[in-house]
Amino acid sequence: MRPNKRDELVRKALQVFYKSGFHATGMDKLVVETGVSKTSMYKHFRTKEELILAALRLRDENFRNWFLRRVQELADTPAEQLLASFDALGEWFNEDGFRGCMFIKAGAEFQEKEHPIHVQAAEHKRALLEYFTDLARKAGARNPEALGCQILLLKEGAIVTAVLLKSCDPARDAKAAARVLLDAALA
Amino acid sequence: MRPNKRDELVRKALQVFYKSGFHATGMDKLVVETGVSKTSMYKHFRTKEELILAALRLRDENFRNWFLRRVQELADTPAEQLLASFDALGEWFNEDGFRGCMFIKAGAEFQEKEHPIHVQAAEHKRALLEYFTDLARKAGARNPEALGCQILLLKEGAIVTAVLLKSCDPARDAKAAARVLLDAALA
DNA sequence: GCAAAACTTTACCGATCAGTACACATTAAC
DNA sequence: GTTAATGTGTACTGATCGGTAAAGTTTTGC
Repeated sequence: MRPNKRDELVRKALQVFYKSGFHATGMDKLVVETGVSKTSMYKHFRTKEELILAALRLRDENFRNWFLRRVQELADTPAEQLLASFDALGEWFNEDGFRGCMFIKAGAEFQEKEHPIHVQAAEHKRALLEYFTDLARKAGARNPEALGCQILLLKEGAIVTAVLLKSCDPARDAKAAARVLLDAALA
Repeated sequence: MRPNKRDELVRKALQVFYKSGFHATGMDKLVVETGVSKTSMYKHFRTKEELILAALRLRDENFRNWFLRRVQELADTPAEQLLASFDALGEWFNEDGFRGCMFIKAGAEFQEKEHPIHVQAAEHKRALLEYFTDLARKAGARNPEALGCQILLLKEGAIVTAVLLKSCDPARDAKAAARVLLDAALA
């Protein structure tokens, strides 16, 4: 039960869940995709739910690492970073394999508020809310909690719209909106 | 094969799909819930997909009817109606059975862009985008397409956030953001 | 080298999946 | 009243669901 083997399984499962959904992806399919036997899979993860939770943890780590780093590369000051967030999102939307936000989808497929998967999806969003609120505070916004939440609303809305309406450019419109909100919060 | 019987089946299926999801809801469960036999169910709907599409059509009709009417009740001028949209959303979020947006969930479970269910979910969002754009135009916004899209982003973001983060009040923050954006678009 | 632990495969479990064959019941036409 | 069309319930199909028992193979510690 080498730990790197487990990581490899989680990585592959993440890909398949992201592309095909949670309920629609059976353990048999994952077994075929990973090339491992079913028994081995269940040695590493006691249930499918445990595997999904592990995949979500990895996704949270990957996405936040990428996003925060990318935003830092794109801008220096907190105010500029708030706006640059939407440039980073725009890059993500244009990636080949873009299929929306894994945590929105997880929350949609596991809707009971107490469900561990739903809870973990909520934690991801809460972490991003804190990130935005922190930037808003450092930028000197009058009400950083409100501005942080509004930036989050724009981000989530942009993701959903990027998935469902290919015709418009949500990252651009969201960035323009964020600029207006930011200016108003600093004035 | 009375047509009203079919409507009743769609209505019930809509409830179950909304509460439990699409893949997670089997036809057997729907048969039990509706009290009709499986054969009858498949006389009305040739496949599960056809039933889902019918449920989504009903949901689109119900939601748009309710939303547009409620907004009209809450405000008179187009500008005020844009803002009142978020009061209507807030009422929806506080309803007992609130489980998020059925079309976001449908788009999340059926991700292939050409899939009929995905297409139908996208059409719902497009209709709402047109509604907001229309209001923005009537309100005299400088760039009604951009403002309409931004209002839509706030709405979708508010829905997602209402599902995943119970602690904050997305309808309030979204309305405040919409007011700032509206003022900026009219100035 | 030897034994225990770790890991694997094969074959299977009962439950449920979407969908159907077929016989039985009901209605309507005349 | 008979016939034909329509609707219904029972019982089933093969496939797949999440998960497991048991036996074989490889690795590890000493």
